[in-house]
Amino acid sequence: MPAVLRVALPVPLPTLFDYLPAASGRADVGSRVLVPFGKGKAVGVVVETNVESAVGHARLKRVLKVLDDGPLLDAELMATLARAADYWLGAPGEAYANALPLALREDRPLPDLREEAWALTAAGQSALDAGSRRGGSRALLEALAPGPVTAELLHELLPGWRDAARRLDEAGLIERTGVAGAAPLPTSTPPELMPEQRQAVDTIAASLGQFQSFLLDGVTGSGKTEVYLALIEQVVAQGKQALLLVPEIGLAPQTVRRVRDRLGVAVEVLHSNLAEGDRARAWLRARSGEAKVILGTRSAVFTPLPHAGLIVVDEEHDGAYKQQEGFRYHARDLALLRARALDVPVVLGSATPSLESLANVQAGRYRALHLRARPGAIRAPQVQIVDMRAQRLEHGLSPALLAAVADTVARGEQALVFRNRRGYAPVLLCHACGWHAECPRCEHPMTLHAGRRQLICHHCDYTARLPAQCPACAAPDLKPQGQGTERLEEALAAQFPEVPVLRIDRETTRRRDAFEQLLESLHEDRPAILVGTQMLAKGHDLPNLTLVAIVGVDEGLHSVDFRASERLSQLVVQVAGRAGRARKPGRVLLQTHHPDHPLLRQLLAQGYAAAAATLLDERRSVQLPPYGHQVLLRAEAHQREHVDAFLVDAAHALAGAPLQLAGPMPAPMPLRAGRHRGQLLIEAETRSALHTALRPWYRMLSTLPSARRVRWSLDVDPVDLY
DNA sequence: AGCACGCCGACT
DNA sequence: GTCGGCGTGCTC
Repeated sequence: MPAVLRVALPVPLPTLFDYLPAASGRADVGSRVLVPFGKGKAVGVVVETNVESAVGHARLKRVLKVLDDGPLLDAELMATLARAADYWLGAPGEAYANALPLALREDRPLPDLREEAWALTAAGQSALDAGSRRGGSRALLEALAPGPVTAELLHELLPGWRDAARRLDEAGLIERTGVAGAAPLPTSTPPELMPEQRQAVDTIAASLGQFQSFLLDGVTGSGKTEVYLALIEQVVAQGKQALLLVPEIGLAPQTVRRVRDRLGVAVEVLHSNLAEGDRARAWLRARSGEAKVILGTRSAVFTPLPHAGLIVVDEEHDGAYKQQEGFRYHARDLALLRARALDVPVVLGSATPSLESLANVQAGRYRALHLRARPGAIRAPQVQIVDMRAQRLEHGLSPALLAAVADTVARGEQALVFRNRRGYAPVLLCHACGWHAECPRCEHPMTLHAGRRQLICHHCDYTARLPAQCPACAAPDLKPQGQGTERLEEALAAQFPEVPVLRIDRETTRRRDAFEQLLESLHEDRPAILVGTQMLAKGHDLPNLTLVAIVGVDEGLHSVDFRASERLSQLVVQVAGRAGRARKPGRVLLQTHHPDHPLLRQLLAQGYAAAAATLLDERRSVQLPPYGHQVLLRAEAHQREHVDAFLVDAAHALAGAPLQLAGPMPAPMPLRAGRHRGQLLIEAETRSALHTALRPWYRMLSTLPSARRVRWSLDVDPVDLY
């Protein structure tokens, strides 16, 4: 009986595929193989050798080619990926595919990692000795005499050397080689650490070489980054690697500069905007151990770390760590899995830790470290509530708020008005007959975008032209209701004609580096008013910003989403943290119709930690994550009936399992590009019940007759991994 | 996910 | 007459 190979292929099916071994070349676990698949070919990863196949040998096809001599994915990554696919109930093939950069999922040799350089051949050496060449060629031969020289250096030494290089290369006198890139020299020195920072560094450093999770809880500007850098410095000094995850690319450039300047080691940056070739090279340099520090977003959690020393997840509460399509993993939790497999400490940092992490601290699974002191000794700004009930509002802005903005710009400082709604107005209403613009696909109210003269459904992206009159009664009396960032921008520009008003949301920052440029212009010491969505909440330094006005958080107080209160609290604290970061004191206003709401009261009076503790208690009492356990079964298809049929089938199939459907089944909703999505919320009282029930059920789902017509996935809410 | 097959509408 | 729309089924 031939030894069969089990291969993971990048397909969203809960199946692995069996193949007969290649005619030549032995494949190990973790090696890539090229296999026939369907009518074409595919690159897969060997997950098992010598397996007993359930498929008849007559039907088994043969591996076409073994692409790697040894494993490309090491044993740790293979094991962690298998665990992750199992934990998040993902298609195993997709999990392995996620780990490999796209450029490495092709039938091509691995890219050369070395820097381009040129060297003399034996023939070249004799030609140099004989002095047989003249001019540029001779100069190039002489330049290469001491040893290989990089192309970069040749550009400086001999401008126009390429012509000579081409001639000498053709004559066989020189050859292209590569040299390892040289590490840059550190250009900045570490600052003196504050006592709390010092203590955090020492505590974590004492765990180097073993697995331990830490929650580094520090307010904005308390110097978390310095703690990371000090730790990474120690790790690198031991010859080990550090992985630093950040929620988004926007934050990476300033961090990467800081890390490079400080450490003077090879730092690789990985994010989704990177060209595939660059991404593959960075990944491979991490695999070779050449890269000492790997800094990246969500997907960088799959980087191989043969000499791992430390993993850091910055802003661990950030939702960007959750992958929303394909293999639905959570990078923060995957980082924990990897740290455990690699036997290294993992540090989760945040000013507003997720309730999951706080629960893990309470359970004794994470050690909490606190940073309170703000270096530079500027006190965190106090948040003041502006009661907007019975106030005369100017486009949704209260007199108190406008007065504060006026004061700020009069002092030559900058103000930020934060509103979590894009567009001009969330509703367009006919004042004559009560008609309002509704999306024909989802029956959601459509948002008015005045600049584009369009109505856009923020739910499914359906767009329509802005009607000049009411489509129902033909009255020319259409009134925008409510305020989006676009309308606030207009209102503020009208109120403060002499001050530049900048709007920052998805619409104005579409263009690459438009965001960077906008922020750059704000570094100048001039008055300005910013209007923006949560893009502005993330850790950008705005030294001249002294007033933050938060408008319209009221929706978040009454949302049905059980995470809404948590996110609202984090948002308020993070946005407030933008005020008064440098030498000037900051002021924060929160405008609301519910000044007595208990969450707001507690958040403002006692701070995030107290509010989070209350929210956590509430979740515990009603068994919501991180205490109860939930899975969302999502189905998507072009036809609404297909989504319905699948969900009904799934609900029937579920009837025998030790799980409950939570609540009635909502009707499938239209989605962008004319697709419909429906979902089923499944709950269990314990995690083990959920998982033991779901694993076999997951395979069964794919066998349902209706499963073929929809794209479905299970969204496992990150709970705990113990 | 890709990809092929297959069955009905509007064009050279 | 065929090009091509997407609905359906399959991949060791």
